[in-house]
Amino acid sequence: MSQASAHIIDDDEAIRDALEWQFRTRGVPCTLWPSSEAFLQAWQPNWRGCIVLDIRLEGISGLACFDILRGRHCNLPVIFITGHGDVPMAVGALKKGAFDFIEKPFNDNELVELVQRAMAHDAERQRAAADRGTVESRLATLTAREREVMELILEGKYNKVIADELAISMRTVEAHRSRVFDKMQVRSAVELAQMLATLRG
Amino acid sequence: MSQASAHIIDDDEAIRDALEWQFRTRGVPCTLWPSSEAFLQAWQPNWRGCIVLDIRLEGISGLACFDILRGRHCNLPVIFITGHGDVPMAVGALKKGAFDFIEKPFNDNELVELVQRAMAHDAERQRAAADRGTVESRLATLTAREREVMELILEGKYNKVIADELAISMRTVEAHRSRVFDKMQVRSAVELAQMLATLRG
DNA sequence: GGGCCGCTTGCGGTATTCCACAATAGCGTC
DNA sequence: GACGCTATTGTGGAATACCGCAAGCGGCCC
Repeated sequence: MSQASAHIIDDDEAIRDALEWQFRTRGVPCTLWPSSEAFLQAWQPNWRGCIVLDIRLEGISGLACFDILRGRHCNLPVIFITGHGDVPMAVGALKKGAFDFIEKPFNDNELVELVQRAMAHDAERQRAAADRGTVESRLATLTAREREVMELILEGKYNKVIADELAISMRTVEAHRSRVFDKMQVRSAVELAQMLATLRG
Repeated sequence: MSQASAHIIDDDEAIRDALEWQFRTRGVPCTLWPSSEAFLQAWQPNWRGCIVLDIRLEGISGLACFDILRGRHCNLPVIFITGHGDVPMAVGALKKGAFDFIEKPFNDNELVELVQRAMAHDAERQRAAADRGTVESRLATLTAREREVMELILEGKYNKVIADELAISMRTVEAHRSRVFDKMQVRSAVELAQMLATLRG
C-alpha cells in the first residue's frame, strides 16, 4: 500500500513551492506536479491521499483532469482552487463528486485543514472498502443454499422454522448454518449480522 | 401527520401561478407563498414535502429564510432558484445543507423532477426518523445494567462469558437478557442487532 | 466408471438459551 | 413501615444450537 500524499497540481512553480512549504510545515506529505498531463501519466490506482488543483490549468484543465480520473475509477478526494469568477464551474465539479473547492485568496490554515479532512476521508474510505472486500470475498464462497439459509438466520429465525420454510430437515439447516459460520469466520448469528450491517452502512 | 406539499415562495405572482400550474399538471401538491415572512409565520414543525424559493426575495431573502428555518430545526429539503450571477450564494447555501439549486432559465421538467426527488427524500427521512424514534424510546426504558448486558450480547458473546466479564452469575445475565428482549420487543439477539443497525445506518 | 462436490439426513452428546416461578436485599418514596 | 423497583440468584425443565462423525444421492467432470 502506498504512502498517502496530497498531490498538488499547478503550472505556476512559485505557487507549487509555496503550497509545498505550507503543507510540509504542517506535517502534510505532498507531491508536486507541474501539469495535469504529468500527474495523469504517473497516476496509479493504489495511490492514497487527495488531489489539489487549480480549476484553470494550461493544457488539460482541472475539470478535464477530474473527468479523466473519474473515468479511471479514481476515488481520491479532489479539491479545486478557483478564482471568484469560476465558482459556477467549481459547483459543476462538486455535483459530479469533487470533494470541495476553495476560492482565492484563501487563508493558509483553511486549505491545510481542508486537505487534512480530505486525506482522513480517503483513509476511512479505503479502510471501509478493504473491509467490504473481505466480507464480499467470504460471501462469494457460499453456495446458493447456504445463502438462503443465511438470509433466514439474519431474520432471527430458529433452525426449526427455517427447516419448515425451506422444506428440509432441521439437521440440514444445522449443517448449512455451521458451514456458513465457518466460511464467514464468525461464531454466532449476531456477529454475522453485525458484519453484514457494515457492508450495508 | 400533515399532507406533503411543495411550498413555493416567490414575490412575483405570475411566477407563482406558472409554477403552480406546472406542478399541478404533474400531480405535485403545492402551496404558494408571496414572501418569506408569510411562509415563516405559517410554518409548523410537522410539515412535510419541500421548499422551493428564489434566492433573491424582497424583504427576508431566500438565504435568510433558510437560515431561520435551520435555526428552527426545520429539515424540509430546500431548493433555491437562482440567476446565473447568484451561483456563489447558492453554493454557500448548499454547503449549509440546502438540498439543491437550479439556475434560471430552466426546463420545466427539470424543476418538477428535482422537487419530486426532494419530496421523496423528505418522505424517506421522516420514515427513518420515526423508526429511530421508536427504537430510541424503547432503549430509553432500559436500566443501566440492562444496557451493559445488551452491549455484550450485541458483541455476540455467550451469557456465560458476559457473566464472567460483569462478575455476576449466568442466571442474572439470563434475567437481564430476557427483560432487554421484552422491552425492545424482539425475540432474538439477531433481531436486536438488525434493529440497532438501522439506528446507526 | 470413478472421483468430487453439494445437498441432504441421521446419530449421540454437550452447551446454551428460553421459560416460568420464586426469593432476598438495597434504595427511594410515600 | 409499606410499597415499588432494580439487581441478583436459584430451581426445574424444555427448546434450541453446536460439535463431530457418518453416509446416501444426484449431477458434473475427467
